[in-house]
Amino acid sequence: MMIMTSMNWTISDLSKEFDITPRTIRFYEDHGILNPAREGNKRIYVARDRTRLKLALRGKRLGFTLSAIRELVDMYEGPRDTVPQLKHYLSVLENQRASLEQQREDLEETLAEIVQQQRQCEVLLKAKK
Amino acid sequence: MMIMTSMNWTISDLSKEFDITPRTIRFYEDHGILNPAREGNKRIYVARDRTRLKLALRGKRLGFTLSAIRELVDMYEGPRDTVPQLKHYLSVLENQRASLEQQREDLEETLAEIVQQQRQCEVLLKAKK
DNA sequence: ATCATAATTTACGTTTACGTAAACTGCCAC
DNA sequence: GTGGCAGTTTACGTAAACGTAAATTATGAT
Repeated sequence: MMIMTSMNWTISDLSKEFDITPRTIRFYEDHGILNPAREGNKRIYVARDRTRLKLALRGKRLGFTLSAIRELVDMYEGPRDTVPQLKHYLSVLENQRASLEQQREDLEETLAEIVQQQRQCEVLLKAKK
Repeated sequence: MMIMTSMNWTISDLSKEFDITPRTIRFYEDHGILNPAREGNKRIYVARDRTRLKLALRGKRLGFTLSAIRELVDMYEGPRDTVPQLKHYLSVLENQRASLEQQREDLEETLAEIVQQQRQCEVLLKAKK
């Protein structure tokens, strides 16, 4: 019984889907974010790679550095067998969460200001007519 | 009647308050984000400069580039006298808003995943005890 | 077999956002 | 008047995140 999760992608498949260059994808591999299999010397990407790439790009849009992204995606899959490992993972998660919520505050302040400016503009525009 | 808005800051005041180096503040000046007055050859920052710096740092935390930040803070104060200027400003604002809301989606997805991982961890931890 | 197309490695180039060192000025304390 | 700071300019250095060019290899189509 063949399952869909065995689907494969080539480097240009991914570069088109996510609108990045192959260079970028290979660069991410150089930095341990991706680890595609090889078929001959060509890279073959499976669902896991695609997921990691997706996570990486989302991280980038949030302003994360590549090494931070690497830690993150590694941890998402890493071993959490022992209690110390679990506790360490929990503390890293908590730091991440705090930083992201700071970012969310920044975001919402900025958004609020933008909306306010939009309103002012529209008031001014109506006055000009 | 003296008003508080006439308050001044030195470069090290600001660098301490916002926990950045003077070098960074001067760098922002080189790129038109700040424009402090001079008293002799020393830089004097007034409330407007402080506000711009605050906006700039918030922009940085959101991952904006310095030139993007400059455009933003400039626009916040720029002239919006004519109808074309107003319309242009409105369209820029709308682009900003769209991009920020994309970012908010990313943020909330990531936060949700982190919280979920935290819960899983805590379940595992309790099982280990 | 050949030709185009996609992929590969290697390596140097580029931009952004500062860091860092050097050499100078102004001012206050002693 | 001489330290000793805080501030200044000038200039070169650097890390991150790719871009880009060159030379090579593999694959599918004709």
